[in-house]
Amino acid sequence: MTRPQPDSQKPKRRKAARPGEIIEAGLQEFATKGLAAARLEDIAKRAGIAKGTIYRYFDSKEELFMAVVRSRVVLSLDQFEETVANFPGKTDALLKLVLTHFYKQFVGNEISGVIRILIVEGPRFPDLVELYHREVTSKGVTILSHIIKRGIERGEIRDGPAAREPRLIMAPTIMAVLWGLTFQAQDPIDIEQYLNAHIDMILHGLSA
Amino acid sequence: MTRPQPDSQKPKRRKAARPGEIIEAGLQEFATKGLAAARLEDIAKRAGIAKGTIYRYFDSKEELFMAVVRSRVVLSLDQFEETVANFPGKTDALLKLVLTHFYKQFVGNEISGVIRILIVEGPRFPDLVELYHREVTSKGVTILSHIIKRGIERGEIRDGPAAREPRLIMAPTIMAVLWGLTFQAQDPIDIEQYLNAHIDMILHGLSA
Amino acid sequence: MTRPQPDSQKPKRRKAARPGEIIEAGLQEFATKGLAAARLEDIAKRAGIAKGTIYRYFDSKEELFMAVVRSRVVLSLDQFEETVANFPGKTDALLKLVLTHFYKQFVGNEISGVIRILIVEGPRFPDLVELYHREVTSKGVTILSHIIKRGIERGEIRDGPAAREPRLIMAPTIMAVLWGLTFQAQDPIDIEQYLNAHIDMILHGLSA
Amino acid sequence: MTRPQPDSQKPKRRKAARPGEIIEAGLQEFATKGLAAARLEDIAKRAGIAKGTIYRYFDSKEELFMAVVRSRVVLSLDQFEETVANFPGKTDALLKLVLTHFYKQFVGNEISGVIRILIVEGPRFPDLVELYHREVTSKGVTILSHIIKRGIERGEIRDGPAAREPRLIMAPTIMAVLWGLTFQAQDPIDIEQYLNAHIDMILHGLSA
DNA sequence: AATGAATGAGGCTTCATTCAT
DNA sequence: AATGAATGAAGCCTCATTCAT
Repeated sequence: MTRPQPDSQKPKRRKAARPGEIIEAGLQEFATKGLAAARLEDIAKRAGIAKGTIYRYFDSKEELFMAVVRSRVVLSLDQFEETVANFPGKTDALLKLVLTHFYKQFVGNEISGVIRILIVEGPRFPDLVELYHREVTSKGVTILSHIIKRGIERGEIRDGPAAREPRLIMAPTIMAVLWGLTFQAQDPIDIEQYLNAHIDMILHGLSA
Repeated sequence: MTRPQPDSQKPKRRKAARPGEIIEAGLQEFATKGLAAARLEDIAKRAGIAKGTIYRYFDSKEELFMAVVRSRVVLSLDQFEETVANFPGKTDALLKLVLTHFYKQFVGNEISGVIRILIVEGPRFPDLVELYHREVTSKGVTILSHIIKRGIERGEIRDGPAAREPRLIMAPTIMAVLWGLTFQAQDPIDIEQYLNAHIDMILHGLSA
Repeated sequence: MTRPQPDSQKPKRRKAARPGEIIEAGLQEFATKGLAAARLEDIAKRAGIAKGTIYRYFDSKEELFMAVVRSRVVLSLDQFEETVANFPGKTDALLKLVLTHFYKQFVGNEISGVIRILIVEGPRFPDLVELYHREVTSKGVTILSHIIKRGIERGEIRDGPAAREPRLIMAPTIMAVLWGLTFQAQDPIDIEQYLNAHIDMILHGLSA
Repeated sequence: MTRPQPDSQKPKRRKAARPGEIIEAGLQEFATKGLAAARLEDIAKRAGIAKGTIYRYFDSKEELFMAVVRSRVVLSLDQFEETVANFPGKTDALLKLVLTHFYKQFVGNEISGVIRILIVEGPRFPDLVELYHREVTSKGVTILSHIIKRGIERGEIRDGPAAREPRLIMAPTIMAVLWGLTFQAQDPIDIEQYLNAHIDMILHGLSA
C-alpha cells in the first residue's frame, strides 16, 4: 500500500508495490464475487496491469486467493493484550474501549470482505480457516476472556453462564458485519446506536 | 427426503417430486460450493437424474439457484406471533421459548446453508436478499420487538439502549450458525451450553 | 475405422465410432506437428466435431496422444511367428517374405507417423516407448533372430558377427521409413528397387 | 564449448561467443523437447543469460531454431573425398575407416539431436531439410558411391542390386542413432559389437 | 419426458515478444 | 548491450446449455 515515489518525475512504475496492488485488487473482486466468480482479467484491470502479469507474482488464481486472505490476517490485536493487562479503570470502560476498537476494525472495513470470503470458501481452504482462527479469532476470544476474568476478580462481573462464553460478547459485532454485507440496503444499521446498545447489553448482561 | 410412493404400479418414478428433489440437491451443492463453483452435473447426480432433466423444470442455473433460496424462505415464524401475543407467563420464559426455537431452526440445519448462500451471492441477487429480509429476518425482528415491548409494559424489561436494538438478541444465534459453518473443526460450539449462556446474557442484559 | 452404418436413412451420427475417429484425426495431427504444436481445435475439425467433444472421450491432450500411439501398437506380427516356425523353404525365400511384409507395414504407412512421434516425444513418455518396444520392436527382432537361428541350423547362414545383430536386418527398413518422412522431396526412394537391394545385401551378407 | 578468454581485463563477458553459446543451449533444448515445447527461458538459463538477450542475436525463436540446425550442418566430410580418392588399400579397409568415422560423428553425439530435430520439424522447414540433405546426406551418399564404384573397378565389390543403393550402407548407422535416442533404456546397443557386425554384413553383402 | 452426447463460449494459464531501465 | 518485468495472443480445458434420440 505504501508507494515509495521514485525520485523520477514520472511515477509510472512502482515495481515493488505490484504484489500489494494485485492483492488489493484481488480482495475487492474475491470479496464481492467469491473465488470462482471473480475473473483474473477484472483483477488485473483493477490493478492496472495485464492479465499475464499476475502470474509473475502468483502461481495461480488459488495462490492469489490465499495470499489475499493471508494479507488481512495480521490484525493489530496484540497490543491489546497489554492494554487489557495494564488497564487501570473499571470493566465497563475497558469493554467500551475494546468493543469500540473491534467495530472500527471490522465494520464497513475491508476485513468484512475477508470474513465473507472465509464463510464461503472455508470448506475448500481449511488451512486458511485454521490460520484465521489461530491469528484472529482465538486472539480476540482470549482478550475477551481476560477481561471477563479480570472483571470477576474485581467483583464487577457476575460469574454465571454468560461469563463462560466469551464468544457471546463478539457476537453482535460479527452480526453487524454480516448485516452490513447483506441487508444494508433494506435495513441499515446505525452503528453508533448499535454499538451503544451492544455495550449496554453486555455490561448489564454480565454485571454482578 | 421422504419419497411418497405414488399409487401407480410402477414406483420407479415420481414425477411430481422431481422439482423438490432437484431443489434439495441444489441446496446441498450451492450451500457447500457457492453458485459459480457448483456444477449442474453434480446436482443432477445427487438428485438421481440426468443433467438435461434439470432444464425441464428450471430455465437456467440461476433460476434453480433462486428457487433453492425461495424454497427455504418459508419459515414457520407466523405461528409465533400468536404465541407471543397470547403468552401468559413471564418474559424470561417467553424468551427462552423463542430463542430455543430459533436455534432449532437455524443451527446445524440446512437453513444455515441458505444463510451462507445469501451472504455470498447477495450482491448479485438483491431480489433474493429483499425477499429473505422481508419474509424471514424482519419477521424475526418483529417478534423480538414485540417481546421487548411486552416486557417493558410488564415492567420486566429495562427500557434502555439495549431494548431498542432487537437484532442484538438474535446476534448470538447468527454467530453460532456461522461459527458452525466455519470454525467447527478448530473450535466447536457446545450448543446447549451456548444457548444457556445466551439466554442468561439476554435476560440479565435486558432485565429491569 | 469400421463405421457400422445404422439402418437409419441418415447416417449422420456414429457414436460408437467417435473415439476411433478422434484417434485417427489425432494421429494425423500429432504425426505431422508433434504433441506440442498440434492443436486440439484442428484435431476436432479434422474429426468433424467440436473441440469440447474430445473431452468426453479423453481426459486431456496427453491422454489422447497416448491413446493414439497405443492404437497403432497392435501390429500383426504374431502370425509371423508361426509362419517362420513352419516355413518349408529356404532362408532366402523366408527373408524375402518377412522383409516384404515389414515394408508393407511401415513404409508410406501411418505407422511411420507413430515412429516419428516416438522418436520425438519418447523422452517424455517412457511408458509408450516401453510399450512400443515390447509389443512391436522386440517382436520383430525375435522373429529375425529365429530366422537367423533356423538359417544357421540349415547351413544357409554364416554364423558370424552379422548373425548376432538381428537389428541390422531391419535397419534398412527403418531408414527407408525415416527417409520417406524427411528427404522424400529431395531424394525419393524407389521402394521396389530399394527392397530388392536390401534383400540382396542381407542374403549375401549373411549367407554361408 | 571452449570459451576463449578475451584479452580484456574483465573476463566476465565474452560477447563474441554469445551467439554460439545460445545456439549450443538451443540445440540441447530443441533436440530434447522439439521446437514448440522448448522454452526460450530455459535456453537463456542454460546459456547463462537473460531471456531478452536472445533477441539481441536472433529475431525470433524460429530464427534461432534454424541457426541451431545450420550450425551443425557443417560436417567434416569434405576431407573424406580426398581420402577415398587416394586410398591405397583394399575396399574392406576403406569401408572400415569410413564407417568408423560415421559412427564417431553420429552416434551418441549431438548430431543425433539434429537428426531428431529434422525428422520431426522437417515438414515445417523444408529449407533446412534441403540444406541438410545437400550438405550432409548427399555428400555421405556420394562418398559411399565412390567407394562402391572403386570397389567394383578393383573387382572387390559385386556389381549387383545392393551396389546400386549406397544408402543401404548407412542404414545401420542411422538406425543406431535413432535406437540410441529411443530404446536405449529398454535395449541398449553395444556400439563396438554393432559396428563390427555392420562392417561384417556390408563387406560380405557387397563382396564379389 | 428423460437422457446424455455434443456444442462452444469463457476463463485460466503459458510463453514468445516487447520495452523501460 | 543486457536485463527481466510486462504484455497479450493463443491454446487447453470446463461446463452451462442445447438437441437428437
